[in-house]
Amino acid sequence: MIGHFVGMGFAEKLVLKAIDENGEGDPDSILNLILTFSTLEESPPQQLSTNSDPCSSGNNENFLNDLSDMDSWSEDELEDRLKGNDGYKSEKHKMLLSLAASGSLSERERKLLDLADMGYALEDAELALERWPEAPVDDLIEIIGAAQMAREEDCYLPEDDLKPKHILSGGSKSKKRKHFEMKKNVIEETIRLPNPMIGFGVPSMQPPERVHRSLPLEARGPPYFYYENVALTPKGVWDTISRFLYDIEPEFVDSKFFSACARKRGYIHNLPIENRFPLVPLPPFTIQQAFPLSRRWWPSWDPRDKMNCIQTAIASAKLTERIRTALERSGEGDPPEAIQRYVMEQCRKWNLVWVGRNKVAPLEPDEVEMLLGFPKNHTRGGGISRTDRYKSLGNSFQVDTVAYHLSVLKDMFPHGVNVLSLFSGIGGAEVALHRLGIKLKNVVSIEKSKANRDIVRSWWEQTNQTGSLIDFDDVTSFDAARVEQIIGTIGNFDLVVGGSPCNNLAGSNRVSRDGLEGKESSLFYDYFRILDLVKLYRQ
DNA sequence: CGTACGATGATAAGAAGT
DNA sequence: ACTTCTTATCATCGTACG
Repeated sequence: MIGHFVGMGFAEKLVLKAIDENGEGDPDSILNLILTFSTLEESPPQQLSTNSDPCSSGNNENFLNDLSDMDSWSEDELEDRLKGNDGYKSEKHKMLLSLAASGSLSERERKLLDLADMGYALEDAELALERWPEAPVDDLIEIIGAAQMAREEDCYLPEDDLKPKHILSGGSKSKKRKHFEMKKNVIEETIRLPNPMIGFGVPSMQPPERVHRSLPLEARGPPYFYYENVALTPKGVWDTISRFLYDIEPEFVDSKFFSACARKRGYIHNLPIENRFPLVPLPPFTIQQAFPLSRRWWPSWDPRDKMNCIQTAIASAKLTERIRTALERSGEGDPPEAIQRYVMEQCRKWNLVWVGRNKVAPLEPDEVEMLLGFPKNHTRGGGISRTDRYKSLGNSFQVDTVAYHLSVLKDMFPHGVNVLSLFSGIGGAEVALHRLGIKLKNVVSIEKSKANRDIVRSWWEQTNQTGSLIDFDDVTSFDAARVEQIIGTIGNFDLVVGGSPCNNLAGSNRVSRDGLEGKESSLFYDYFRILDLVKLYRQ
């Protein structure tokens, strides 16, 4: 087992430590431990304070607990290691050094290296450079220093009831932690969502200021990868995800810029972002275009022109009935403002459309298919229940959005692609590639639900694919041997695509919104693990 | 299949302070 | 006029139980 993990590129010391702590039983938890340790090892001190906020509860705490549990490193030893001035250097730092040796360093990389040599965290340096690309190194040092001080103050402030009097005397009753910001020059301590949420650009709007990005060498394709999850997660989740996926900045996009329904999602990928093109035909862009028949019943006081995010459950009949009777009681003409507010609140919450006088209703499954960019009846029949159709659709990609991002592959792979699709669901990525006219050579699809696998299989056969579709049901048991065997059979993967479970991250979950360490959402680590294996066994 | 079940975080607007 | 703090509004790839 030691050989197995060392073969994956981990230091033997880390492997031994992880096995020691975990026991020899479960390879997956051992891997998780190793990953935790190696993440820590690669984190200079500044990065620790950037990403692991000791004030917040949640997954980041685990990293810190692990830190304090590490009895084999004395505190001094640990401090020395993390300080970065006794020979320890991060991978990225080493990479910059080797670039410098070969004389091929850009202006930006030169500054980064200078800062790294002085012991600053590369992440902080990059953040500062991001905002002030033109700033000389001296200024950057000031910026980073100021940001660190602000953060430390922020981080180590005790809870309100323990706060020193002079802070409480400000009259602040808020339980919220004070958010320190430098005047005007804000350095974000966590990933922030763009407003408008258009990522690196959408077809229907002016592109944002910055349209170029450079990826770290170890992140560059092939293989290309595309990862997706909900944008509005508990705090720190996207920081963790990004840290595992080569520190690539997530692209947050709302599908309301592609279709008639909103869908706020974050995407991390290493695809080029130039020369994207949208799917044709373009989908309906407003509620009115998508549901022309509803126009007749749409009251003037309902201002919506986009549906909200499509979820996995729909409104009850009781609710639509309550709305109907409330409206009928108020007679002809516009209802009182209080009724309007109630109806609008429910319509937004449950994504209702007008289907008759005073009548609202949830979307039909085929309407959801259309809004999400799937062919009509994609999920229909084959033994799937109506409820399960809603569930599968609610868990899927918005095809037009994903296709826009994947469109750059068309010119790069004129002869087609081999795709590894994790958490495939009803095949959003496959449908997107197919509709883009990108030939699918072989698709390896891993999906837990049999009903979903059947849907993809049936779509595959109906669309006259020439390649082969291979499916598996469990990501956790998709191990190195299997990756090696499949690559040996069908050749390298060109694209690894998938969105890991969101149910422990999503806002609508009342019961188990446990964050990235939740039962299902922690399967993200398997996405990372398998992506790593695909790179490792690349021929 | 129907019907219960809140919490978190982003954002904007307003209030209060400088 | 500008900053900082407070309050209100809104959206949200869901789960459990019968």
